[in-house]
Amino acid sequence: MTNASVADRQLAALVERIERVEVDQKELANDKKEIYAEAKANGFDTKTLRKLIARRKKDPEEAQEEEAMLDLYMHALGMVPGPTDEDDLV
Amino acid sequence: MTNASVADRQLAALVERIERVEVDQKELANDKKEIYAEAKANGFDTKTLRKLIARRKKDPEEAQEEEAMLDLYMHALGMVPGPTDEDDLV
Amino acid sequence: MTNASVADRQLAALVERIERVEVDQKELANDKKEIYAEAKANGFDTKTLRKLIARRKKDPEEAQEEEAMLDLYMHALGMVPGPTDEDDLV
Amino acid sequence: MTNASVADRQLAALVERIERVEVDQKELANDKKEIYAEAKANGFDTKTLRKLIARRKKDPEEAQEEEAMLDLYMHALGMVPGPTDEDDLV
DNA sequence: CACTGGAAAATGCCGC
DNA sequence: GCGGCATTTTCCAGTG
Repeated sequence: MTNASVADRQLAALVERIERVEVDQKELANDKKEIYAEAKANGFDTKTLRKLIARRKKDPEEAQEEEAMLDLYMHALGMVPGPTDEDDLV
Repeated sequence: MTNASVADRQLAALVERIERVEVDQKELANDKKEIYAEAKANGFDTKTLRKLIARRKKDPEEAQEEEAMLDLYMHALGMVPGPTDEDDLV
Repeated sequence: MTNASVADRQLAALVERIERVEVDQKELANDKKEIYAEAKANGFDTKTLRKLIARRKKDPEEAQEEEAMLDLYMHALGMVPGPTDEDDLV
Repeated sequence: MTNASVADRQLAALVERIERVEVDQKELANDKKEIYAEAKANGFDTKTLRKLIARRKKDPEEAQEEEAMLDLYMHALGMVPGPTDEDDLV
């Protein structure tokens, strides 16, 4: 029974710690929402802003690879993506 | 009471119809998932594939506007997106 | 080039299939919308109706969840419920 | 150009604030992950633990939802619950 | 016509 | 390493 009690206390502590973190997470989520609201109030387009943030997060070389692959697929379907130079044969 | 009964029947019918549609929706969602799985099994990159599908859906002119605005924001932060001509001062 | 062409055709076929499914999905979404519109026209409160549908969906889920919860706790205690294996009777 | 510059600074500030929040969010996510790892190291089943947390979160929600449901139905029946209007007693 | 809320999709994580 | 699941994010319709 002492054993069980120890586990019980451990469990309770873990649950409490997790829930505390989740409270903080919710607060940060709210903060973020407010900043976006403020941005919008100042005339910025939040959708574009989100894209911008996302792009900044990406490793540039990785981003380029993604672009390249998308171009590849688009070519396969005959969609001209624009400045994808066909003369640069590999 | 007859009135209520009529409404009850109507309600039941509506619920049933909606739920039937939702069943079909779930089936289609599964179908789609399977196609993507098949694509992956054939060596395609599903993430790129999703992007491709999304791009095909977009109105080209609208897509360009989005790009332009993103470029604008990137310039504001000093991120050089590439061929965005700085000499074109407003 | 024949190789590439094969992949290209595969890709085109996949894209087409996916987009076909998405068309169907949109149709179903419209169907659903119409049913709700009809409900509203008949004096039902759609918000309530949506809640009702959600509730009906959740109730079976909850029963299932209780089961899952039980299984989980049994697992946690080292009691394998598994496929109710009658052969394992010690 | 001064105008543009002002907007640029605003944008930069917004981006910075958002990214700062996102850093914090990532830290909290890591904290949470570590707590779960610690739980597992102490012999707890993390899947069960997650379920438990979810359940604790849901239970209060359900009570609230019942209230909301009741309000909705009352609205649907034309009974305004509003600010508990005592004057409406038939 | 902007905003809130809910549905749908995408991403990331965990376990096998 | 992959599939499945949970979470998060994105999108869109309904509403005031």
